[in-house]
Amino acid sequence: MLEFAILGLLHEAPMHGYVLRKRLHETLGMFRAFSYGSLYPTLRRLLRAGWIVEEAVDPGTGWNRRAKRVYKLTAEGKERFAELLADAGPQTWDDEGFGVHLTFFSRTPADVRMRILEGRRRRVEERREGLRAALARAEEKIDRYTRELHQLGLEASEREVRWLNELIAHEQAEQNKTEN
Amino acid sequence: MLEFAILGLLHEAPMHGYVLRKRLHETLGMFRAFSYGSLYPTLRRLLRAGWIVEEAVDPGTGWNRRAKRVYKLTAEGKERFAELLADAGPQTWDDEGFGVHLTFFSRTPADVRMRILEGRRRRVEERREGLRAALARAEEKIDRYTRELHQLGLEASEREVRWLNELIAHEQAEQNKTEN
DNA sequence: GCCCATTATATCGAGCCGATACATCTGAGT
DNA sequence: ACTCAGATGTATCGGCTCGATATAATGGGC
Repeated sequence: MLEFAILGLLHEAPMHGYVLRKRLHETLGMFRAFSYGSLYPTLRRLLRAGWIVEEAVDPGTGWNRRAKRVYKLTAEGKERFAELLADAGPQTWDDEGFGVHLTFFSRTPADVRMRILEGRRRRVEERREGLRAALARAEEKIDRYTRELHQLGLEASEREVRWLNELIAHEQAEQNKTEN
Repeated sequence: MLEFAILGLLHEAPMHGYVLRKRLHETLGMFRAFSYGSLYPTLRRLLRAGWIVEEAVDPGTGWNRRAKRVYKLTAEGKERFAELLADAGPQTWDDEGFGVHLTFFSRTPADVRMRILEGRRRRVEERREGLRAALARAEEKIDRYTRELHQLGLEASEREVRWLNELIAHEQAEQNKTEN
């Protein structure tokens, strides 16, 4: 997930790890934290894989100074990102994965967009049904707070399904337009 | 989080790890997965700490058979759970922590309940304001999908704040009743 | 010239997940 | 009685991520 986000953000411009993390928080902060404790190890992993390279390392002036690294996307990194964009696996329809993927949705192929939206809809419908069943089953004996929480969750699920239906309808309309 | 949930569930009855995991999915499955990969290591941790003990290990009949373990809460484990119940730290107002804590809300002291609900409200209000700002700032240039996602998130936040306000008002009413 | 917020890199321990492997037990259909 | 699938049950592995923490240089305001 972090790999995906880093590769996506580096399309804009080469960046310091620090700046990357700030951008990460601006664009994805609503779903994910992405601390330094995951960022720097992931950057090293991407370096090893050849998806990114260090550009213009600034050695600085101090005798024991730490390097300031600027990370830049490689051609292979762009390919890798395209690969990840085209993936519509189960991890793209859970809460975090879906949020992150949607951030790069205008860059993902139309058919993949469709599969992700439909997968997400199935997922949210499952949760909705689970919550409905929980609320129906033993309406009396369940804890007041749990019932309230389930009620909130149920309404949120119902709203999201409607929201997804609208997006899907819009996608289909777009697709028909380009076909004609 | 998992430690908290295990200790809470074991109040009902001693259980196999397997059953524990099923109960975990039934009651908390909406927020958390809690796989075996975290369950068994956590159980060993709780054993080491003395919060739980193995009860009635069934050696079975086979020559190379694996033990079936039944885990039981100790007095220290109950104390530990009470301690965790009384905690209203920041981890109790993020998405996962709040959901889990709410499951045991009828067992948590009224003042702690209040602090958690208020903390959660602050947290959701922050998110709401963040999303409002994101939607206001550069209404034109942001990606269509991102805008839709932010819109959904904003509405969900607004609803949750209202939901929290009602719960908080209810808590206050209860508190006044017991005072008189 | 000083101080402090920001910029910047990095590691550590710990929790959790998904996949996988292995073994046993139960019951439904035949 | 037989068999075989599905439920019960324990366990580990590699990998990702978090939060806390340490360390320094930079830049701007006073």
